[in-house]
Amino acid sequence: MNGSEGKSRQLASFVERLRLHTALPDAEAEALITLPFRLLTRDRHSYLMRQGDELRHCTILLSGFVERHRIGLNGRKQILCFYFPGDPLNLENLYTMRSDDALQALKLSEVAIIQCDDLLSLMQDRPAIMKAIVRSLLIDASISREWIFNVGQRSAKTRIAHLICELGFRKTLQPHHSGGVTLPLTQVQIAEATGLTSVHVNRTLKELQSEKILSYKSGVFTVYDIDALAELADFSPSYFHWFRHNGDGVV
Amino acid sequence: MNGSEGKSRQLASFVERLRLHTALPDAEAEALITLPFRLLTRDRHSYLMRQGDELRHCTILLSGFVERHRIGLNGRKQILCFYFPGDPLNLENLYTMRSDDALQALKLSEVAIIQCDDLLSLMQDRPAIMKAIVRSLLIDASISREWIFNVGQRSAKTRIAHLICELGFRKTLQPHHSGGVTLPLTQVQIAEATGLTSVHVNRTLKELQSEKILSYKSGVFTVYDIDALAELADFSPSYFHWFRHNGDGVV
DNA sequence: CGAGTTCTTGAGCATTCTCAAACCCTGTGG
DNA sequence: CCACAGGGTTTGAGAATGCTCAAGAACTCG
Repeated sequence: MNGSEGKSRQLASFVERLRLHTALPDAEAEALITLPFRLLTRDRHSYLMRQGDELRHCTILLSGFVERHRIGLNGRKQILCFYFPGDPLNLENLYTMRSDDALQALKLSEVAIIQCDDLLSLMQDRPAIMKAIVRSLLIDASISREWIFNVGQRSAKTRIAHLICELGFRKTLQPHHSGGVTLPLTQVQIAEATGLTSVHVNRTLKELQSEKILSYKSGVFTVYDIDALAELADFSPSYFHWFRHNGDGVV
Repeated sequence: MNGSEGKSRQLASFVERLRLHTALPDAEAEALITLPFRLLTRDRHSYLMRQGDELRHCTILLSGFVERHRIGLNGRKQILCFYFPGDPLNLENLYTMRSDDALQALKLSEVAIIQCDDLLSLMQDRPAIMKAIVRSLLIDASISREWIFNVGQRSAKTRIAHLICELGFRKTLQPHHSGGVTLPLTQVQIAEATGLTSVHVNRTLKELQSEKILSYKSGVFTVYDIDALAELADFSPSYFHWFRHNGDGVV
């Protein structure tokens, strides 16, 4: 627990993230940015939360990359969600619920730990903040439903393409984003997120490569033909409910 | 649009539903029950919301049974959620977001239409109500994630068993519930919810019957061996985050 | 009784999985 | 700087789960 008191404006990325879907006056933004928090750094593979934990705080991802997953009694693992910097990781702990899922860092990540009560009282006092947080929850739910659709209805190739589109699109909207989609994902993780086997992911990725749509090399995707990918992926980013769309492209 | 002004205490089922997961003082409960609403009755198969709609109100299911689904560009349909009486159907419209999903009645259903602003101001004024609504959203999200897991990781038999367990369990917690799980579901709908083919659902159901675990006859499930079913289904109801569990049984 | 669902069954097929082994990176320690 | 360890990727062969298509039977509702 290598914590340190946060004083700087590192929560700005959180506000940026909320402003993708909800208008926030500067006063509200400032109130969020100046929330007291504790900074925590976690290595790749380390857990931020485990199944069954009952955390007493909320967590905002400041840098890095995090997955949410659930492992069943059968031992099978399903990745349920990925988080980018600025995303709140565990709003479910606003009201301390026992967690069904685990949160695990996919690379070196920094998070801000904030007190639930601090955030809750902001929500209670300022309607715009309640709106932003509630919409955040609603959008996460919409993304979850898209994942249900993805694993339930799409073929392996479409499914993988859709995942890449989603992550690429979200990455594109990060502050300081510069072209080129780099995602620290192994094929095993793609498999766990799509409900496929890593063997089959490998073969499908290979197919996409031979079709000159993208290439994959140790976590780095290079998308040659974004339109073909989005078309194939059945991807339309409306389910994010964001203001800033760059049309259908992911770059 | 056969509306009528609601005066009675029909929203009591909504409060009951919230109280499954969040303690609500009587004052708050009363405030919710006396919300003004408009009553609407919809036939089987009719839509309460369509993909792309932007509803300006929130809806509580009072009686009947409703599904949420999404149909992709490819024309494939995935059921994403089922709703029982007392469940709020479209909290995402609290802040009027364009819908990605459709809501469709599976049998004759009554809903209460309430004004978003009425509910929002209750949330703003009364922390317990904000808590109840937010927890409701969080629990729906948890259920969605269980569905991702279900469709992504479980075999056909387990998947179907899990769905039956979930619905049976939720039905059990309905007020005025009397033994015997009756769900107005066709095999096609089970297929659409589990990401399987109706043909395959039929064969799998048949298997479950021959194993003396349950029987299915025009929408009526009779569960012979609930323990075997829950065991097979990999089902544990913790993801509902409800106070009242009847252990592991579904009855 | 008739029309429209819904269910059932068969046969053949496709997609995806399992198992197993080899290969190839990348970072680490000697 | 090399060797090794360990994770990650690639390949093959065979098997299984679940799909498609198609048609007939059985309900249900008006």
